[in-house]
Amino acid sequence: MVAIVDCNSFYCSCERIFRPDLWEHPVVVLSNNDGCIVSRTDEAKALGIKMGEPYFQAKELLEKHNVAVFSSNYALYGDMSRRVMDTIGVIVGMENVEIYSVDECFIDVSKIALSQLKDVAESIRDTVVKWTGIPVSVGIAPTKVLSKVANRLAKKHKVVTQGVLILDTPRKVEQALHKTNVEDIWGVGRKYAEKLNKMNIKTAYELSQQDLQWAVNHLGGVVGERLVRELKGEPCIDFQPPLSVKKMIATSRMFGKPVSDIASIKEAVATYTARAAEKLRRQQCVAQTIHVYLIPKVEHVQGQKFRHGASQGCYVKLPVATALTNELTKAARQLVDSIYKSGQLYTKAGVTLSDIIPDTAIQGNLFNAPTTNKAAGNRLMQVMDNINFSMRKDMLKLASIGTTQHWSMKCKFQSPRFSTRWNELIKVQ
DNA sequence: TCTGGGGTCCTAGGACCC
DNA sequence: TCTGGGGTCCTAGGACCC
Repeated sequence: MVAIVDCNSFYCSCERIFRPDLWEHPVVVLSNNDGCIVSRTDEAKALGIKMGEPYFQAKELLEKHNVAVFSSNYALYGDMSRRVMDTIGVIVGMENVEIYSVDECFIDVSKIALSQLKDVAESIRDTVVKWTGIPVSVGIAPTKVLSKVANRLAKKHKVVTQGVLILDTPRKVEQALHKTNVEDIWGVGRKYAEKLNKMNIKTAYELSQQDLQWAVNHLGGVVGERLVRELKGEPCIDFQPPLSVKKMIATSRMFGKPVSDIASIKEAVATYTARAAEKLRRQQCVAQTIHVYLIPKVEHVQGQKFRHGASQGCYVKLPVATALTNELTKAARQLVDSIYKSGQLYTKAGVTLSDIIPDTAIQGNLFNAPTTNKAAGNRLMQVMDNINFSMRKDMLKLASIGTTQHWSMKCKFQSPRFSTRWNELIKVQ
């Protein structure tokens, strides 16, 4: 059996911890740049505020109902996430926990007796909220996909389930599948949901009754086959080993407002490259390919679904893999030169590092000894990372990042980093 | 005026080999 | 009229996730 623990309205719950005045109050959290609504409390959902809705469109409704609005505060959410996961680790043993995302983890509960599962699930739910202030829901079932089905129903029918649902018999699994639409299944996105509905397959139960060859043909090959098998109760999605290193590292942002001058774009790209290089060094890796892209501004046609402009990008394979910010930045700035079109307005830029390998495995080549100045470069990076980590972000940086950053994001409603900065601690009178 | 960001996995198709 | 077969490697792009 597999359990999944999912934090309820995670970002909103984090914002509420230090704000007792908001405990019964509707709250929403906005995406970067104060663009869209990405987290809502139940009270906010009840007001008809939709997930992913642009802030400027929802603004009137939010103000009318006096909803508390926050910009995203990743320092706070990251720290709270760590506390939640640590708490779960204490209860079930960290070796059984797979952290799936900032607000979710799977737990291998196959060694726990069926009769004990309810107690364990309730203990997780109660301990996490007591130790961290974050409410969670728990779903348990024979496979990962079915545990997500259980979790969703646990959340949806909180009054009945008290946030815990266990599907431990075929009968319970079947009932749960009947109550789940295909678009609510983990692994079925918008495209497949439309396709399935057209084929008159509406519920998870109906999908679970299809045969495997049908799934291969209609749901993207082996991915679809795995999905149907999981719905039938056969585990196909393995637990991931912890601390797996990323195969690609990306940093991208919308600009606060559209930008057309190349100097600002280069500053932004240098900033994102520095951030990506930091992530790369943190997992003790180097990258050989760097990809830079710009998104041009497009006029939004009234009445049509919003779309970004088509990404304009370019990449280069470096002669020698590196994690040094200065080397990566140099390449990134050259890429900007080759993509940039004078006079064009851009709304977003991004940097992606790939061909990632451990930093012990750097291959030199005939013309570039990998050791050239490497030791000195690494020491410099270590000093920068340490100071930036302990003081505050970007205390030390390369000059190419710029000091004014006219292009940087909007985030008007950011809360203090209560749990990670001494000078932002909550004050009690 | 204003529409997020960071990932993974898989497939199809082209280039190339013998 | 007829135009090998089988394999590998790589890339671009689609689909999904939170």
